[in-house]
Amino acid sequence: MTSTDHPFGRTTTTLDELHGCVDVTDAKRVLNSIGVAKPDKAVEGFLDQMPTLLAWLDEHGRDYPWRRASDPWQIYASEILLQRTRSDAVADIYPEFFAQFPSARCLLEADEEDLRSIVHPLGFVNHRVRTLREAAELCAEVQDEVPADLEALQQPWRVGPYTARACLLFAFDQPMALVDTNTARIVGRVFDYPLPEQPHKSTRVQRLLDALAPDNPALARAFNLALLDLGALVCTSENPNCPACPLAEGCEYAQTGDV
DNA sequence: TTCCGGGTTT
DNA sequence: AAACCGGGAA
Repeated sequence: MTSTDHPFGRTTTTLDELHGCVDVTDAKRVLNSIGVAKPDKAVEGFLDQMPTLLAWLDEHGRDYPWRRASDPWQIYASEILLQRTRSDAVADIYPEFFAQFPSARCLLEADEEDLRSIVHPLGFVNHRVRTLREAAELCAEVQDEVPADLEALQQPWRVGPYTARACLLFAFDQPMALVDTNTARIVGRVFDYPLPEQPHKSTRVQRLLDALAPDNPALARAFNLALLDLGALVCTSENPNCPACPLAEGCEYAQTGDV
């Protein structure tokens, strides 16, 4: 639980420590296989910037309530709410949602219309209600426990790789990388990596980020949150604010001005 | 692999 | 009106 005492995990580290918990070799291999120029220099440069990235999180990271949650069900449910939706919209309904449905059992016993109306502002209402209720049934069958295992989570719980991994990372302190449009866009720009149409389904992007994510629970938490927030606040899809970016020094996009 | 789902924000 | 967003289904 120590890594969740601070919502951002651990935001201080050293280059030495990072070299011991980042799979530099595999990251270079992935970049090499896709034809990125100077993969060695690119990965070392990224590693050099990682302490700065984590320090940036400490100063600018967003303090959302789900980042302070420790209950696995609440973390799982939050991730369902966050799928394809802006975080601020989730923050708006978060207090009411968990006042009404603090546990899987409460959600099951609640009136479905209440659930629908609370989730309504987020969109994807049918999908979210179905997912939450079916997962809540599974959860209630086993004393409100959420499985701490990727395979056990994905198909049965009606979530994909992103949400399953987010549960393991944020609820069970298992170090791993999250691939969404934000994290993919960042590595795409930093490494001048030509992203596929649906980056979140690319095994190569997943492998690259997995290699780069520190193999340490508190650092992995900070690493992922830093990329998520950087993608939302600085490295935005439109008009990125490169001068304010902690990764700019080692970033192809920031250096060349465009991709 | 492609297609679609659904609100809100811009 | 168009952009924004993961995952299941076609």
